Amino acid sequence: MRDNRLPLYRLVKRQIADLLREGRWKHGQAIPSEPLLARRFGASIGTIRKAVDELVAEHVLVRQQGRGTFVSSHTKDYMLNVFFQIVDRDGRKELPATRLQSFRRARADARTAERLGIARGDPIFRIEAVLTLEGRPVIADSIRLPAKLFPDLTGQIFANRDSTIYGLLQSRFGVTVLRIEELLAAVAAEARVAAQLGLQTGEPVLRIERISYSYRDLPVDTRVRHVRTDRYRYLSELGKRAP
Amino acid sequence: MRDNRLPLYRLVKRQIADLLREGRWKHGQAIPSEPLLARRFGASIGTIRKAVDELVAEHVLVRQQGRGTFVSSHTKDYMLNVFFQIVDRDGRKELPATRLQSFRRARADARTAERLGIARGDPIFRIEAVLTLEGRPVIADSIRLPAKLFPDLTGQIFANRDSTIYGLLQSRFGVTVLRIEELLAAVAAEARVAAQLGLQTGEPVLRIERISYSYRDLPVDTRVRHVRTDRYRYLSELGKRAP
DNA sequence: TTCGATTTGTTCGTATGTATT
DNA sequence: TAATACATACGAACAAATCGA
Repeated sequence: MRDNRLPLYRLVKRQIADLLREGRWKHGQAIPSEPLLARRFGASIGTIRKAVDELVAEHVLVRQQGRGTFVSSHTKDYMLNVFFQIVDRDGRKELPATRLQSFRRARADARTAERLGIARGDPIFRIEAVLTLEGRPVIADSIRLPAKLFPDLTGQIFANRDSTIYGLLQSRFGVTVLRIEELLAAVAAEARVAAQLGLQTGEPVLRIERISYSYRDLPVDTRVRHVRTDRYRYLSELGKRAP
Repeated sequence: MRDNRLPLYRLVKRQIADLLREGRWKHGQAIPSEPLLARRFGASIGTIRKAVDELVAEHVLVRQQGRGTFVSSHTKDYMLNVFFQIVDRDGRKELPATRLQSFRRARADARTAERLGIARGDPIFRIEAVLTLEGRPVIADSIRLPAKLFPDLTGQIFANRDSTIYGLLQSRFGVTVLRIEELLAAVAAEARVAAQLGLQTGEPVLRIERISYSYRDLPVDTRVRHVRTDRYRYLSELGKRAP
């Protein structure tokens, strides 16, 4: 009798995650109620709840008592709280404004290909942008997206979005970023970055190499980000805050 | 009728956390079994499990099927996985070796006092140390501990410990670090730090300001850490990895 | 405004499986 | 092997929030 070494609630969880990845349930929408899910998956409500609990802990779903359970949306608030770690010296967060510098198609070099899990030479988008906080340039981004995931993305669409980048990728292409890995280093600013950030060449800047992932560890974007940290800091929280 | 606006499982959770903070149950030890806790707190096993679930998610407790539920110990493995974020360029972690440079009593300046939640002039310990990875100096630490929490700590004890710093604070003084906040910036190395790390003055280094917290957000230590990031990186993981 | 239907949140209880000692 | 401990799964009842009639 189902001795697959995988508990039923994990099986249910995986099936829900698969439906989400396939786009059967879209972000912002409510998924079926717990009694309905219980019947659909042939499990008790308690088991459904345990599966959903884990997806909620991973920010994949959001519960609201009395309303339902919803597929997470990358609202600005969500981005600010989960994925944006640049704060002022007192630890306060503020949403940055984006200044798009260039948007063009290109082909993946070996390094980018490896990070995005694609083949060298596969088409990508290369985006350069400067983010400002309180009017000052603080962050210089060099972003690479695998073109395959984002058909007919254009600079127009990118520039005219009214949400964050990840919000755009989710609402227009159904790709949801769930997890990010960043490697940080202190480096001397190269001429181009220095110019973008209004620094002298050689001044220390924080260089961040990011890879973002969607369901099943699918890479979504990789970027190299340079941050001037004279007025701002990178906030890292380790361990877990008690709810 | 207990209509306190606080669910029973939260109440149980808080009571367990209080017992831990008071040192009634010590690290490494097993807490009572779930049926015993259920009787002690007058709740069902399911409710106990929900309370313990949250404490496990916060790394306060660790469950082991067939054995029991234990108070977390700051083993080296635990430290490496949860609180140590310096990795090589491929993302691999290694435990550093410590070279103690100085250990002395001092009084808190305004900045330190604020961070540690004590009064200016209160006694503290000031510790300087260099951490090496693969024999090379990589991290220069300047640590401040509130003396009140750690009576009769000496340089001898500190130097002769056979665990990590947080392991020592836990095993000898019963103080458990649960959560850390770090603010990162890229700065030019000052002469002293440069000498410690074998760099030229002015080379870019990663400066990390840390505050660590125990139960109920009690500050445990604050430190300023400088890291040379030519061979190593700071790893930051945002969002949650699926179990 | 009120009421009822719907949905998630909390709590209880029981039975069985699996790992450890 | 037997006892103990946590893990999984089921079911039931009521509370609290939401929403539309």
